[in-house]
Amino acid sequence: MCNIIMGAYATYNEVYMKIIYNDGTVAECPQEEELQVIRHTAAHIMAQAIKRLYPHADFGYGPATDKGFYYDVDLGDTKLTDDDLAAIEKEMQKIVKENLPIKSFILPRAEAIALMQSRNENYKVEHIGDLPEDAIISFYQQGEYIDMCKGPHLTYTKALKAFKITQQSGAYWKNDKKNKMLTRIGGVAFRTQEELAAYEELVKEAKARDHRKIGKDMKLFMTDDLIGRGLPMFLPNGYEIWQQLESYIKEKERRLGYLHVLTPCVGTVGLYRTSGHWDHYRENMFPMMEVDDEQFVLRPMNCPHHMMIYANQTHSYRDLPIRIGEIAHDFRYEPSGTLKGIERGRHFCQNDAHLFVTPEQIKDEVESVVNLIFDVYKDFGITNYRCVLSLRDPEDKVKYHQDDAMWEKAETALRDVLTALGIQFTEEIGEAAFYGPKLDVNVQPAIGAEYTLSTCQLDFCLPAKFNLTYTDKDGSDKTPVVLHRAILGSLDRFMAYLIEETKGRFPVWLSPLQVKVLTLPNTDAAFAKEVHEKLLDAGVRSKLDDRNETIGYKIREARQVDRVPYMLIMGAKEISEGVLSVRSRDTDQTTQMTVDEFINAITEQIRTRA
RNA sequence: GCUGAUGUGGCUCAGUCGGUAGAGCACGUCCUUGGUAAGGACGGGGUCACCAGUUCAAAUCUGGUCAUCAGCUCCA
Repeated sequence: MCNIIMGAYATYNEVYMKIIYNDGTVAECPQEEELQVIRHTAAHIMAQAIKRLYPHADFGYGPATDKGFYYDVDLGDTKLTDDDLAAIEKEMQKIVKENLPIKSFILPRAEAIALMQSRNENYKVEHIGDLPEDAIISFYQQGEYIDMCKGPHLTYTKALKAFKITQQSGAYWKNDKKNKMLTRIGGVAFRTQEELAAYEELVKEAKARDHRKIGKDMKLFMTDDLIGRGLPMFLPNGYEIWQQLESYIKEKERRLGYLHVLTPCVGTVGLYRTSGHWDHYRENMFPMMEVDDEQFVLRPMNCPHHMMIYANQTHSYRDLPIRIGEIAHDFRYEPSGTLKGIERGRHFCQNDAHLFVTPEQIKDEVESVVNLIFDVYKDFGITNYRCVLSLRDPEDKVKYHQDDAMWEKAETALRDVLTALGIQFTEEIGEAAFYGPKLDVNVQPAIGAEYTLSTCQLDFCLPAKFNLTYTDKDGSDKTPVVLHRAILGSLDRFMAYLIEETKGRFPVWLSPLQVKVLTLPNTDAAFAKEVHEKLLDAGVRSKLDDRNETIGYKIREARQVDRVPYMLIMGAKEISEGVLSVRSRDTDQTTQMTVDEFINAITEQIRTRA
């Protein structure tokens, strides 16, 4: 194993540093598998501890994960408290201390089943049934504990040096909600205590970065039970950012020929029957409501509205592409357990657009969308993302619109453009929208699972359902192709992303407050007020803090709560010299400049969105 | 939606065996007249998420509801 462990175990027999494979051979652990082996062994040791404390425990799967490990276990009616988890962790430490040798052996299928049955491991027996006939069924044993497992593992329990149980939750057997829910007990494990401590520090930092926490601190948004679950409200500070983002993206889109519209947040059920959403996604929409003789739903997406705008008049091939954009309010009935601040709510605002194009224009338009995505990412300094080409699962006859030729054409078109542009992407089967394949650009939040920021979807399906046409050169009616795309995704989610990336220290152009003018106590505030008003006149979001408080106090608040990019310190010296002392949030340095110099500098920063 | 945990002033949290509710920050008034990350005193502020139940008595015990968090599942 690695050098760190070598050092830490210098007094132990070198055999601790080796791993044992399922055929019984003992060898050095390849560096890249080291953590995997440690964590998998941690799962076994935890299972052993659980079995000692809860002899009726029946184990499912217990793998290593990218941070640690877990084991799914059926404990019957037993519920675990935090104290119980602590007790399990304590028992694990005991097992580690016992320094049990870990040994592997192989059994023929019948004997393997018999062994697991004799130990009341019913899920393992079922697992054996799932294995191919010629599978080698191997076991690992430490002390009284035997687990069916393909390994490899550490050779002694004492080699597990740094671990911690972190959570319990429910998880379905084989991840299928038709199956019984087991208790998933999870933890983290590392090579050394130092690495574990470093990881815990990272977790702490991630929590401090969580947009829900910063959003509350900076008064960006709020929620209230009386408003409803999953319905955050943007406060003045948050709405300032929201408006800046809206102007920013609309400007970009206007230059690319987008036309912006405003459409209502409800539509008739008939609209969604036509689009097919009613059949496919009704259960994810707010329930239908009836007014007079009409049936409505809150809209979960905007494609049908934009389709109707296209259909409002006839179109020639000369008009295409037509690009219809909207910052559109949508409502989705998201499962309660998935709601997360402004990252995922039941109401959100999409930076949506639908591009109506001829088949010949697909390539150029997809290219333009992809370029826009990465142009925007450049502006925001977004570099840590993952591109996914989401394809249909041809076997899934229920979810996807049935038209093999259409899918073939759409998927090939999208793939070709991405390849031609040199975009790195992975392909995922079964991730497409029901009407077409898509490019998703995914990012990782401070806490929780990856989500999609931007998307570009190719649709040969909905235009036909809405009977959309354009007149081609030869005078015949043709069906346009539609590109659905969202660059900032939803403004809500994009803001969540920005909050976590910047830790609330937004670039100047986005900062809710750009300048705070701070007077020293007992100083004439006239000059400060004059500068503050000049800033307001120049379009700068400035606030005057002339309270009778110490300068240290005011600076602390401006830094920690407002996270304001620039502080102007106003004392007797500044008044008498007519000069500004500008303190920067980023450098904590104070520099002297004239009022005009400062206003020119900051307005230039804002204008260029530096 | 599922499993588990949690819910106490605006925020972060204490509250032991069931006996009239606490701190720090924030806020207000006053003192301090000050130069770059916590000067001081006093004060206001809570239906202990909500609804029932047990009890002489419930923040505390029981049941239910709602919400939040972690994970699972889902995400047009």
